[in-house]
Amino acid sequence: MAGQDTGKQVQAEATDLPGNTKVTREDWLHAAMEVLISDGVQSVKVLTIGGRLGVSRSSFYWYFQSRQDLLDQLLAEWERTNTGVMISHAAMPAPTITAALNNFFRCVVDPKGFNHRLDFAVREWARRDDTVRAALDRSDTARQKAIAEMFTCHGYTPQEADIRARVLYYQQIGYYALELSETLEERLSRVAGYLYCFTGQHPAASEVEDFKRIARSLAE
Amino acid sequence: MAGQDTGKQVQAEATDLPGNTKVTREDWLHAAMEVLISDGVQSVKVLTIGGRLGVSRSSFYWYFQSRQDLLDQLLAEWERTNTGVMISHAAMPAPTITAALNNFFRCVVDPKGFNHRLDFAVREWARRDDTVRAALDRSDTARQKAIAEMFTCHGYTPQEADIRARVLYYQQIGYYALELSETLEERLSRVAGYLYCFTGQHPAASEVEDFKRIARSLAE
DNA sequence: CAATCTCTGGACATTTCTGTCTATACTTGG
DNA sequence: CCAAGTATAGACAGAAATGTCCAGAGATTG
Repeated sequence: MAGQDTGKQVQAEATDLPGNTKVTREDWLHAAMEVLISDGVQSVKVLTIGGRLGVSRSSFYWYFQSRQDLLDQLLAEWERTNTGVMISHAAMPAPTITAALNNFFRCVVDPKGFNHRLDFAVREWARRDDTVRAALDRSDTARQKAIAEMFTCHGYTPQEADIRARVLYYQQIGYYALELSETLEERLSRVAGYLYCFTGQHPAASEVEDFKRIARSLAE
Repeated sequence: MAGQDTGKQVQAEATDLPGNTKVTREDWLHAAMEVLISDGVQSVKVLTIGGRLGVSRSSFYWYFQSRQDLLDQLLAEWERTNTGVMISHAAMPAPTITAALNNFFRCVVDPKGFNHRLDFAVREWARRDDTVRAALDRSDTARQKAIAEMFTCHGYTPQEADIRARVLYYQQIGYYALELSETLEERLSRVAGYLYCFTGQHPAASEVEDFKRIARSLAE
């Protein structure tokens, strides 16, 4: 799993592109994103990605000004997607705080929702780049604020909402920082307990079951 | 802060070493650890560290077999220190669960205790190295188990202790993953709220004050 | 069909690493 | 004081990256 470059050439042969074109700008971006997620920024290298696409580096310099240009695009893509998904899920209307939390959890469990591997690749990147650091701080603040509002909407005082938002958001980030090799069922077995700790209230059994059902369907 | 190599030569001129020696094996290890913490494994380079110590790479190959040899030492050092500190603090005897949590928090607040920057450098490293991944999994399991025992010792059921240990440990890791630029006082202002969320019980005012006092003294 | 526009390949120059080898300076022990 | 051992410098070879330049292949268009 760790950095195995089998030199696999994954060019999209099927989609016949116009002219002499072998790969598109989007192919480069997509391949670079995959490397960023699995191996980190320091491994996002023009030579390596070109090899993976089965195309020479000249193609890259046609579509992008420099490696830094590519990295800027990747950061923008992260900012556009990951933070947006989490905030919209936290803001979904719900009858109870437990139902609201279920909405929130759905985006972190859904493989097509919040991409935690990308999030950590960006966090690592931010430790060595001040521009990335600033963007990440903005996102973290916005996400945490959205979660706090979720609690205040269900009757928590601003002070308690702030604390509970911190406990919940930090806990989710921490969970993914550990990269546990847990099955979905193991994780789901703890849902009722988590909901109790996060809200301070015992959740209704029906709400817990609803969430388990949705989580299983999202995982396919 | 990010990767500024001013070529600062920090050799220990004062301690006159025996013979022709300019730097020791420990100097290399210490400088390498600093680079690992601030810039990650991929930046632990013989040439760079040699420059920082003001000595040629030949010195390195006198003390170490290879770069990998050095990395093995760094991992062993992390395993020996970081996990040990956290487990011993979780196991400290305490009259109440709040007091026990205060003991635990002390090791993560103390700059000489748990080194969270090192911990994240190792987490990042683990994503690209299976040996490191295995060592990290062992440590995470051991730490979490120690925290769960802290809860069971104060009357929580094994099930609830397991959940609360997960919420607490993941939350701490998540807190440091964010690398917030928070002052100690901001952080301490939330201690009472955190203790309530983590234990499900309102802490005594005296215990909260005790902890604040100790935390301030640890920060010097 | 010829000109043009797009995209790609391959050659160069440069930088930054790793690891090896040899010479040599500097202590210490006999 | 001379020999032996220790630690270091510097030269060399080779790998891996970035970025530049130029020639040319292939469609498209007038």
